[in-house]
Amino acid sequence: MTQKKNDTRQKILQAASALARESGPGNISLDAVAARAGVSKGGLLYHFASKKILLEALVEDFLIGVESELDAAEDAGPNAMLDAYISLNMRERLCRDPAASGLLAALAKDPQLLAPVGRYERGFLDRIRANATDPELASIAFFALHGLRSLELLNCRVLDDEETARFITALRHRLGLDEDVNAS
Amino acid sequence: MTQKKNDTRQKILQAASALARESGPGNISLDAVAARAGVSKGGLLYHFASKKILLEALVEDFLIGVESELDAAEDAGPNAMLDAYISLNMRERLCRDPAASGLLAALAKDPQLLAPVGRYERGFLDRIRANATDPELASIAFFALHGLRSLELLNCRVLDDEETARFITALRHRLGLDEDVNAS
DNA sequence: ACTACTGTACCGTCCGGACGGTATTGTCAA
DNA sequence: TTGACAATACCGTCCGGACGGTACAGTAGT
Repeated sequence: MTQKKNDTRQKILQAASALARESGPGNISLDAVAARAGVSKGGLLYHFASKKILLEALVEDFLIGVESELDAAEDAGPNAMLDAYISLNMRERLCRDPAASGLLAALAKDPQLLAPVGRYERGFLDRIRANATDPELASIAFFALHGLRSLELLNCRVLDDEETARFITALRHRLGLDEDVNAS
Repeated sequence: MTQKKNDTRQKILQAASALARESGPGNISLDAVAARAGVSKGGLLYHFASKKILLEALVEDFLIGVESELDAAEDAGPNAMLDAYISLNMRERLCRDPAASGLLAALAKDPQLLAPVGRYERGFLDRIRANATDPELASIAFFALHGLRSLELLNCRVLDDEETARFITALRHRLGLDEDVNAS
């Protein structure tokens, strides 16, 4: 059944990124991922024919997630893209084990696997800028969010949850995103 | 002599971070690092008794570099810290192979190795804020710089050199760092 | 004589990946 | 409807290679 196959696939992907976060992006072995996902190594290899393919899927999954989020905010008024991007980042932050840790796993193995990320991120930034009332400030916010996340990915909690919330509020305030009630 | 020993040590550290950047943070083997640094494997292990110790040194080296830079800007007037932090980031960006890629190598192996980074970065942020005329905006800039660098580390060139320069100029402008001639 | 290495040989472990097997679930002709 | 077959969704094992680390003998500079 296609549904079951897809479920297992997602379980594996999630297991991989969880492991990447916990034991280090360079330490995810197929055995460990299989065990974590509750499938055998053979089963894992059935879904992803090689480790490289698994890592590529991890990257693709992340990118598609962001893109679909931005798509949903298309034509929803000025700054809607940026707004969506911010709340996406916040949601990812809430659930420990952000999807982005899969990116690090891919990077650890082979930097080339991240080639699509550059293109996509550039596209995200362009879309956010095009939709922003103050593109320059929007860029700053875009990079600030990345910075916040990168420190998160490095496992160093520079800001705690409350400070982060305050920071985001302040950022949104400067962006003029306070009044607009864009349903998230 | 301590001088020569120190030179070799630095050569090894630099080789390790260069390799981390080129072949992926998870792929630096002791053999490869030794070859790149132009020393034998025995020589490498003479300086760093284990891979873990090498990675710890990589992290420490990075942190000390940043800290000494901030120290130099202490008591150099308002916003001097932030200014120093910005130009440090820019310089690191110019030389390909930023020291920060050593952090990724450490992370790939064991997230725990980055424990000191969290403490230090928090300290950096606090010092920058304490010295800034607009602490809130300084925080935003701090994270934006991290975001810029993280995308750089991920090997995705979201902004090219010129765009980055423009971005930094704009950021400095908003921070009111235009007029002050703080010697870098 | 000591420091700072080089070079070689080697060991144990871990990991990616190939492979052979298997149970379950459709699919379709007679 | 049933028997024949095949595709799907796995499991368990095994192997070759890479890697971290050890040991040790030698050596050039100071």
